[in-house]
Amino acid sequence: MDNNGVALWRQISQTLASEIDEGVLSPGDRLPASADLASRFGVNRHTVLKAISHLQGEGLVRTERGGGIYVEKVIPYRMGARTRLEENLLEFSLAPSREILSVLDLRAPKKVAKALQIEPGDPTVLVTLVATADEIPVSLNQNYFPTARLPNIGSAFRELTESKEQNLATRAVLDAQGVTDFRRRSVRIRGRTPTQNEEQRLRMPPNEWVFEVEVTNVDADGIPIAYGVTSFCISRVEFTMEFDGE
Amino acid sequence: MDNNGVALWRQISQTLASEIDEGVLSPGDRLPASADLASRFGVNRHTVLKAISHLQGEGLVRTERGGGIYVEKVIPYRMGARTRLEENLLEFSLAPSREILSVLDLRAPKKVAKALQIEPGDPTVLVTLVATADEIPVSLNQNYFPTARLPNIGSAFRELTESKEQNLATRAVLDAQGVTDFRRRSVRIRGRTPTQNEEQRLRMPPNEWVFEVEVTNVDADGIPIAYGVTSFCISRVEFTMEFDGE
DNA sequence: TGGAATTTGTCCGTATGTATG
DNA sequence: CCATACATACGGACAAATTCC
Repeated sequence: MDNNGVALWRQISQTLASEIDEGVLSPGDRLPASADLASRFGVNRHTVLKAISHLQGEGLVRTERGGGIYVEKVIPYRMGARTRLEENLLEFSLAPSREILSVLDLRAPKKVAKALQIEPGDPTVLVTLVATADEIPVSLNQNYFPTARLPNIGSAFRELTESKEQNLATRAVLDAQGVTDFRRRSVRIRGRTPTQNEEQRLRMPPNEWVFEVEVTNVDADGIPIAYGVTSFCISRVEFTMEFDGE
Repeated sequence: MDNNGVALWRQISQTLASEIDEGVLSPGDRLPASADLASRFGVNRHTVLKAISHLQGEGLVRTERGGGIYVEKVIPYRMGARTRLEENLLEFSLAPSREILSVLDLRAPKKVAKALQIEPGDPTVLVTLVATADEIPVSLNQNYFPTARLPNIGSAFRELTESKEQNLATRAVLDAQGVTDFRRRSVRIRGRTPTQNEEQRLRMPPNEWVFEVEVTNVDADGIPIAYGVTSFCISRVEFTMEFDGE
């Protein structure tokens, strides 16, 4: 069964992991079919599948039903007051795109009202969208905007829904609404299991978790203009922060 | 079976979640036994278990086999250049403690050498410890120190291993080594499945994930003095960042 | 110290409602 | 209308771990 106390599937897993680490296999590359890997290592296909499943747990590869096994692109998401998702993706030379799923007029729930510094029940616009990089869904975003502060935000997003040009959406829409500058005030990151909706929208395996990132954006005067909760498929992204000065 | 298209277990789950949210049930509280909850809601115990299992997925409760069901304490971990884990825990009025598992002399692997700005193979000291809050393990920490920069760091930690006083360990040890001030230079957060070792050390359910946080600490002159990888049980902690000024 | 009681986790099975083709 | 699959809900029994006396 095992050569030296290490199970076969683990040896295979380590071999593939080091090949990814050394660059023999690059992000986005497609691995040989599991049957071919089995013959390469001289083991049963089930043993290869176990190794692959382990690599998937480590976030190194992603399997697509009927499609193949791919080396994961882990997107480094720089956290700062002014970083935007699209800019992060572009810098990593990925093709970003967004699809607006819905634009709803909604009365603010307690949590949203507190973040936006308005009264519970005040009118808000809830925009739900999916962000994608190189055809792979990365995040599911729910953003609340206060209607009183941004009266035309709803129709602006609804117009955008019709057109094909949905890139750099949030920034452009806010710009058109007269908000030329905005930044993050606070960020909260936690982990949880995905909802059924998230599993479908993000096309993620059922046992994988999500990063839930809660962000409040404020304009140049420090007045809240957006409160959003974004779910990231946990294996497709990592967060980085740099602390230059004090 | 269902009242209005919403499953019974989901209704129960939402009821309990709102009771936690409203403070009827406080962090650390023990819930009634599943059998009692079943009779309260007038359902089978299995239905309650499904609701509880869902709440556990959301990180709201934690179950202990034979022990009971407890409302989770999610520790808000403030991310900044100078925040320390112990200070976060104390501020949240938890009793922090650490247990040093091992102190090893090790030649620096490539990744560690790069972070510490030394040559691969240079001597380092690897300190492995578990941080605990209110008896619940929170994180498993692996910290590399460059021996050349901190010649006595190994023996300092080894002495500490014998004694019972292991609180505020890292700061005190570095202070004794002449490093009076240090701060974080960079942080990287990702998610992955736990290793077997982590499952045991952190006493976490097998299907739960971990936050892997990679931190490089530098002294007042910007010279790296520690490179560490910490695994947090994902449901027991959340990360927050505040961006005050620019 | 030790054993009984308590409590969660999991297995067996049965029945029903829902969605799909 | 039927066949199939799946989620929901219930009931009983026991294992495993903790608490209590």
